[in-house]
Amino acid sequence: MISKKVKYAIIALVKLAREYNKGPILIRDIAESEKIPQKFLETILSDLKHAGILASKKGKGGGYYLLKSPDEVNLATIIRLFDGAIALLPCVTYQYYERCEECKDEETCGIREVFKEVRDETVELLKAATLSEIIRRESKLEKKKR
Amino acid sequence: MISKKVKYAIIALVKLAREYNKGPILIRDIAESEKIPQKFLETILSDLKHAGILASKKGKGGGYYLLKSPDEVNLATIIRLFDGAIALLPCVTYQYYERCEECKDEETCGIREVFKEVRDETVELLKAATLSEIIRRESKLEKKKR
DNA sequence: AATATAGTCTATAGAACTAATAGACTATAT
DNA sequence: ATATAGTCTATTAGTTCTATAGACTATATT
Repeated sequence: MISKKVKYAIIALVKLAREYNKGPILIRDIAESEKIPQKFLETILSDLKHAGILASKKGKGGGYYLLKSPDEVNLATIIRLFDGAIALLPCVTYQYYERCEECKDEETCGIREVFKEVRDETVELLKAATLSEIIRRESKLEKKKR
Repeated sequence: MISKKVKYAIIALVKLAREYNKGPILIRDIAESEKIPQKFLETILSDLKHAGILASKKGKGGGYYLLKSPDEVNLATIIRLFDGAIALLPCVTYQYYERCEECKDEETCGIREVFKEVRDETVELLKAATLSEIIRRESKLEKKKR
């Protein structure tokens, strides 16, 4: 399971992507419209800013806005930023690699091979899931519903 | 990430699968050969017994052994047993479904659709990963290494 | 310059979960 | 009878997750 932090981050980012190039949006507005605890959202948006994904403006007319374009931001990046590795085993991660203590031979470990495949598939799907792509899917689903 | 419980469970099950139909194996032997804390392993094996995957025999010559055949036991089952849902979002699980409070319309949620695809791919791969399959892969990797 | 607006930073805290251990108890083979 | 081996209940230390409080800093506007 992804953490609430990631879930809130994605929801906020999709919201900001919908308002891309329309100027800064208040934390309060995002919190209210997306039903996210405001104080919690503050730390999340701050993290996204430090990661170079968002930017902010203080004072009247301020708020947060997307620094990167919506098709540059994907879910693999967001999950890694808050929750760390995407893989299900530490010995199968790119960026957070850790050897299993109880492992006899990593090279010939059948368990590892399975989890490597899972990671590859998952990362591929999550990388393809950019903010633009999510919005595109939403419109499609809405059309379908009518 | 899967929990240590799942990791230990898989390792123990693969060990028992290698010794399938060779009679019961001591908790102590599994703990030692696989470097798993014995007391912790006890609770894990007990859970696997209650789930109908293992059986045990008490007294001298006792121990644990596979009740199901190694090609009937797959990693999706084991992960669900100990860690719960495989999906990354509660609104995308089969058995542990929970609606997102902040969700406006589940039917048209683009985020949900992405995570549904991830779940489908993951479950498919994990279901194919039976104990037999893992052992088969190990032999292949060993041959390749030589 | 004053003031309201709005993001920033540091600290903290309760709840839940994880990993592991202790120890008394029960069942079985010989 | 006795040694062997699994069973059950409780507990604990540590960590992570989710969220909140409150003081502080920067900016736009008048």
